[in-house]
Amino acid sequence: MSENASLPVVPATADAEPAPPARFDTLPLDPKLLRAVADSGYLTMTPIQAKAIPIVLQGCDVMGAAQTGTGKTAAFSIPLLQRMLKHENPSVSPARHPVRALVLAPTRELADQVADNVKKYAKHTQLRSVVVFGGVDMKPQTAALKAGVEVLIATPGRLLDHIEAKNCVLNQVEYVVLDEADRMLDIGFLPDLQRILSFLPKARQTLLFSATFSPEIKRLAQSYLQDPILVETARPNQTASTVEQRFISATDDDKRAIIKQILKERSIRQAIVFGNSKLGVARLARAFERDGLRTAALHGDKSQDERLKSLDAFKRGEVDLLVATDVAARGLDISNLPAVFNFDVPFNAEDYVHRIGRTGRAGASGLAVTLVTKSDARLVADIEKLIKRTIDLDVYELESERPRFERRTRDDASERSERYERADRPPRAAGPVQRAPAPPADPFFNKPYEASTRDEPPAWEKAKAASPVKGLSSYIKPKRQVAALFGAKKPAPAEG
DNA sequence: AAAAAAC
Repeated sequence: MSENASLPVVPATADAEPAPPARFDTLPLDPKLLRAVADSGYLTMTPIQAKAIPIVLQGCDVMGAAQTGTGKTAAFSIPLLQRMLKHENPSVSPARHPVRALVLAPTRELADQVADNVKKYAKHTQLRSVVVFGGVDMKPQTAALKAGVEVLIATPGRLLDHIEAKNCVLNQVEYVVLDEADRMLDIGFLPDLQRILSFLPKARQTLLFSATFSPEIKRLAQSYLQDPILVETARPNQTASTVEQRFISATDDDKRAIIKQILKERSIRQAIVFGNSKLGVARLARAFERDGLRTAALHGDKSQDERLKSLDAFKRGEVDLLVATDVAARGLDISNLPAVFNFDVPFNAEDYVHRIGRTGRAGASGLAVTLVTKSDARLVADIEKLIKRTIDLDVYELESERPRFERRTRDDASERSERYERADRPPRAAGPVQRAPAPPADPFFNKPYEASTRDEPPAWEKAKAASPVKGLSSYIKPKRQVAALFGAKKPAPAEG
């Protein structure tokens, strides 16, 4: 609690405390906004919305922390639009309107999604919004900016391009939002962010939202805020309680087979599989495809066109698996996603919270399975510390030792990497990419979805009953027991 | 150990 001592805090609601959900129409909002909210099908507010919206309406700077999938986008966009409507100056011609609100997001897909939401809530108003991000033609963005826009949603790099090209002027911005604020404030983004903020007026309302805020970032963030109010629901860095989290002991060779077996066992129709590297993700996607699953890959080495196509195909249910890097870890709202797999344990514990937050959204249930190898002990310990929960490491029994694929030979592996080069990085020169014909689809994964009819306990429950597995953390903290569990050669580094 | 974000 000491890290919040200097901030006025709206107290977190205890999980057990039953508060009647407040309706949007009890808020002092313009009928045009209320109509748009009603059009979206929303009646009552989520806890973060109920707490943050009145405070944003008052004009305060806000640091908002709430679990994944609880409607943070609406929590800032609805009150900002309201404030903009209230202070409209109708005497100025629309083309001369300055940008009044700026929303920054860490990935292009997220910026796009936030822009869709802003458009949805602003649709009955005169307020115009536009999204700008890299990897696509600048010209349409430039034209939209020049035509005049009140709300600008952007990723940092492309926004700086537009600023330098004098396509937009930000010296009259009244409202700034950093979505996934802790990411925007980390080392990789901070220089661009500071540059952008240097173009904005000092007197403005600034809003930071994320599901994760480390104490360090909280402190850093305060230097960008004026008299901020901290709005938290439940505990920060918390995973949604509707997500069943499983950690399974695995070897690199077994990981794919384990994922496929769990998908079948639980009749899971769709899942995101996260990997840590772009190359690893590209290869893994092709491997799943060869196994007969309809698979799309999403990572930063793909063209923006391919990225959007992969995500769309997944959202439309045309593919079973989305294999992705952390480009897909944050913010993306994929409705009713039943499961997330961590093929690799993420390097940052925060990213674990965000990755598994793609499932179990808006109160739905979800499954998050993390495959843990002996070299991941340290990372798992970091996750346990962050989410303040101990995690049991389950042993999972595969139906057969190497069910679907042979141990690969050196030739096989090099042939495969060649294919990766051809398929995932099309040559710059013109000419269609030759792809191997898709293997016949696995009939299991292509049948229409039906709710789980499982009455057998899953294999990990059986394995657990057979040989009780202890909490992983109890093995990690004392050094010599790490060696006992994993046969590690070097002791884990001492706790800080 | 990586990823993301501009050309």
